[in-house]
Amino acid sequence: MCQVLDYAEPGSGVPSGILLRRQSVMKGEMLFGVEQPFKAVYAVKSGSFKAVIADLNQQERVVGFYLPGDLIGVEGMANRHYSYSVRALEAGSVCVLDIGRLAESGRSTEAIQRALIDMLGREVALNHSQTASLIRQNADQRLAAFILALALRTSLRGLGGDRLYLGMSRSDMASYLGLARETVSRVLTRFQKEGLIRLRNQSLMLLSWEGLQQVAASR
Amino acid sequence: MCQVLDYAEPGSGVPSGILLRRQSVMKGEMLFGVEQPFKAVYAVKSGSFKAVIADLNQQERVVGFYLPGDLIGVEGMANRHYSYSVRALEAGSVCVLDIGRLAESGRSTEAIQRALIDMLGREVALNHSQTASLIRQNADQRLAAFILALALRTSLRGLGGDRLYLGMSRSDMASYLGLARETVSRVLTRFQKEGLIRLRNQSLMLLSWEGLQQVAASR
DNA sequence: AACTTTCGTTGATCTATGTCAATTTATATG
DNA sequence: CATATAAATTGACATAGATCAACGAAAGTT
Repeated sequence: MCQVLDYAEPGSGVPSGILLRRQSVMKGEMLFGVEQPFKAVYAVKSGSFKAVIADLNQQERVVGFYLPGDLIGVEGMANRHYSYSVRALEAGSVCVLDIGRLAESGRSTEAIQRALIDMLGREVALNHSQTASLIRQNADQRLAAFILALALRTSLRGLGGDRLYLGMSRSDMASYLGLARETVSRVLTRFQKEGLIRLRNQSLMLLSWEGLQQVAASR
Repeated sequence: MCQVLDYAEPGSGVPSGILLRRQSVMKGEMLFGVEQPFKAVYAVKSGSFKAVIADLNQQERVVGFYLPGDLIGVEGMANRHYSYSVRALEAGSVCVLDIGRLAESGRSTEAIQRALIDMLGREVALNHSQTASLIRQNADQRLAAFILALALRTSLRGLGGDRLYLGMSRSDMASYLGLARETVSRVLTRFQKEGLIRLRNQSLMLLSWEGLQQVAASR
């Protein structure tokens, strides 16, 4: 999850026969719910989204974030239903790739399948390394790595990588990183005091890419 | 990872053109190394295996275990290279599905691709839930869930699910669960005192399936 | 069998981070 | 704009689990 994925513009590489349509979403709107039957894959055009699941105690747990350029719901295609819910963090828009029926009928083309395999494979590989790192890293490392990953993703999209907008709340970050929201708050303010970042509300400015990398690597 | 997967016996569903061969492995032997080019998928016939990656500090980190019936290396197919190393925990044997060249040439059949997509999709979905749970659970919950998962997997394979053999060391478990090996030791001995399990060396006997489930759910 | 090395257990500390609580700041609503 | 609600910050405190250390038990090696 949370992976940088290129997606096809209408006409560029996506096999014909797939319904492509634009859709606007409001803040807080749900793209799809967990266990819902798979209908479509979504390419984020603008805004940001979070993927959540409910844990054993019905607590909402954030399992990923999506930024412009990311594909949402890919793994639903394999399972026939989505394995988490996705909610918009702010107003935005997505491009709906309506390939549900195609996949169900088994008539998907080679090209789609190959693309799917690639995407899923990358996600599996990424997940392994993420799980492995999250579980053993302390709060500083997790947050530094998180910020760097966000910055990298937005910079890959062309937007200046130094200034980035966190659509998500501290609670969402905390949930995703497996920390208490108070801890997230404390670490971020400390990072600011140490001159690593500048933070006001939802806008984060990267002051020391290198410093953050050092923190992420060892502390 | 660590997932229960059915795999094809020669002739049953696996498209022709795939090389199938049996291979024995010694304890500690490496099936393949991380970054090595993808050559084959392995179906575990007997024995057990661990998947490891090296973290930033060159520390070995266990990211999964494989039991008889599991498929190893699937996600390597998508990436052209394996994303972790796999090592045998004990003597055993695997069935080698030599589909590397097929995948490279792009001539893979629909059937293989569909199977791959299914497997990868399940792995992605599983990984999300595992990551989410591991990160927020305490040592007791992690170990109870781990034991239950192991028992479930072995029982699905027909072997009596109550007695199970842990091929891996406490350190391997600890690494996989994100704990110190001392903590694993302490929790396991406590579980034993509480009558949940009986443990001697590598053999574990499940005394209270229900009790473990309670621990896994909340404590 | 004697030796060496690895693995597991147990105890004593220490520390990172969770929890509880109070306050401030932001966001939404009438 | 005023008020209500939610989010973020900050402090004080509690605790799960890491770390350090010592010892005992397996298991591999000569």
